[in-house]
Amino acid sequence: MNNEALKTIRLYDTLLGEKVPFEPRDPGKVNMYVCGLTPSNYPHIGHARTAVVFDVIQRIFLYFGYKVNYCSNFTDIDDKIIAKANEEGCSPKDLAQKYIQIYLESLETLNIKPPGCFAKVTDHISEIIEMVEVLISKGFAYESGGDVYFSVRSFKPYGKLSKRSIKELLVGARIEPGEKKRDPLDFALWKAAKPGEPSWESPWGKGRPGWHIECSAMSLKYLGGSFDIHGGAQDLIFPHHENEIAQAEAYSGIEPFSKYWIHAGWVTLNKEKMSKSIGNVFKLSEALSLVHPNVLRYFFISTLYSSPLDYDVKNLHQAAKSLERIVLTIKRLFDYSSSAQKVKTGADSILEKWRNDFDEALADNFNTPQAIGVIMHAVKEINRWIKELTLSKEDANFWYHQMNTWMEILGFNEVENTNFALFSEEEIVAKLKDLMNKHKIDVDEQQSLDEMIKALVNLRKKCREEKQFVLSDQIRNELFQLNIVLEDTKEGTTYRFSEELQ
RNA sequence: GGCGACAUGGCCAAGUGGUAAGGCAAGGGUUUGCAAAACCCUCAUUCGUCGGUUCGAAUCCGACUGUCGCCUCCA
Repeated sequence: MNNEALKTIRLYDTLLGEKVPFEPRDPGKVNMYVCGLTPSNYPHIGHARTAVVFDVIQRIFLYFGYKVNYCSNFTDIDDKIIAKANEEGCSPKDLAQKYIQIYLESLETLNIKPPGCFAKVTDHISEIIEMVEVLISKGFAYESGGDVYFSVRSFKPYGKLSKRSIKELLVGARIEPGEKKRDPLDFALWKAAKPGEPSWESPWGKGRPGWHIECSAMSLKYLGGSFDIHGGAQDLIFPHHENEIAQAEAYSGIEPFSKYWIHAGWVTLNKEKMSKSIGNVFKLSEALSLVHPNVLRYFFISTLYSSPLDYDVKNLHQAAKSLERIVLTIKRLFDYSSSAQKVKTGADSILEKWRNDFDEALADNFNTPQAIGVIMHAVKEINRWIKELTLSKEDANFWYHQMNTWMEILGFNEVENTNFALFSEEEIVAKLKDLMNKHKIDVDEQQSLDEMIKALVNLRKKCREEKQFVLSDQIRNELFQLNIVLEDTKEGTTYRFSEELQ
């Protein structure tokens, strides 16, 4: 895409509750802030989904020719961090740093283009203090015994994002012991330091920022007033984003704080939301021990970003099989070398249509499942062309690159190298050694995995040549038990790891 | 209790007024020594239930049922 004719993207805005055309504040440029996390534990699969969702959204904007200024954050000081640090016997700073590092590594594993800016709360204390001072001076906030609270009732539009009224919020609201609020709905902008807690000097004495204020302060600092997109997972709508709007609009007097609000659906486990209080969290590392990152990404984006997604091993497996179909077709295109026949497919006009369908899908509220549908459609046609030998070498090469391009737009990393093995390499090697011993093949400790498999494939080949099909089929079946699938072609036997459920 | 979201074939999942994409699974066929992969065919007269609006609804309205969520920390 070129910059002259930027694709119009329609997106679902949580605040309006409807799909609207995206019109950036600055032409051709997207200013996007996505709430990151509190680095106090290992990332779970829900964190991963949100990160992948906004990664894809960023990639779609880039694909359509927009410049993207993407900012995210770490809330690296708060009650949970302090509590966890005491638990682990380290400083809150070290604790946050440790989990930030782990999270950043996860992003890399998942092939997520990191946000251009990753703001940390502890680096923005002065901005936060300045914001709180202004809120007090404008009458939206008040100091109370070293704490500072935002007066929710002073901000009339409160509740506009989460669609609730102050009246209904009052039901069930209460003041926790130790809080010095005037009104149960008020929330802390600044918290006075308790003994032993990390703290910063402020006009109200030593203390630290409350939750919510940091995202308003940092997004305004890096993206300015009325930036384009504020995102996060759905559980942040209330109170986090509601409070952000209140603070930011009260502070700056600029409305809207953010032009569009995008929220990612959460990951459920047995249809129930993963939640710290329930304790049913599924770590990202556990999912990645089961499947390749590309499979996890496929699993995430085969559902619309805003829908709930139920994590289930069976569903992961389905994702793997679907992705494998695409990968095998791409590999087939690469290997394809027929005599240079003329194109009989009318591929040009079809390309035009498919590209258009793909683009329209992504432009319509980032509809990745539909875009995948377009790719699947291409997969089917391409396989038929290959079968019917109606593709020239050049065409095969062309489609090979087109398929790869599409997959890259969706953020897959070297999709051809996606590993569908279900066992670790050590496990497979150990089991292959057993097999080789069983079939009286010499095991060389220096042998690679590939060489070991080929040794068994060669034995099977010999059996087949001698028409000993019982034995040759047995070897094939034994390899199949290790998720190694053999395919006999005219050029010989190939193998691949496939996620076949036994 | 208050508020809200969702309910599409065995499973996953698009589609938000014009007559049900796609994937996984399954069955039949081509191919194969047999497989695998691939291709062809089959697989929801129907979109939780009951009403209503409309020439026309999975899509709009109402009621009901079910599931989940928010009102407490959460991506």
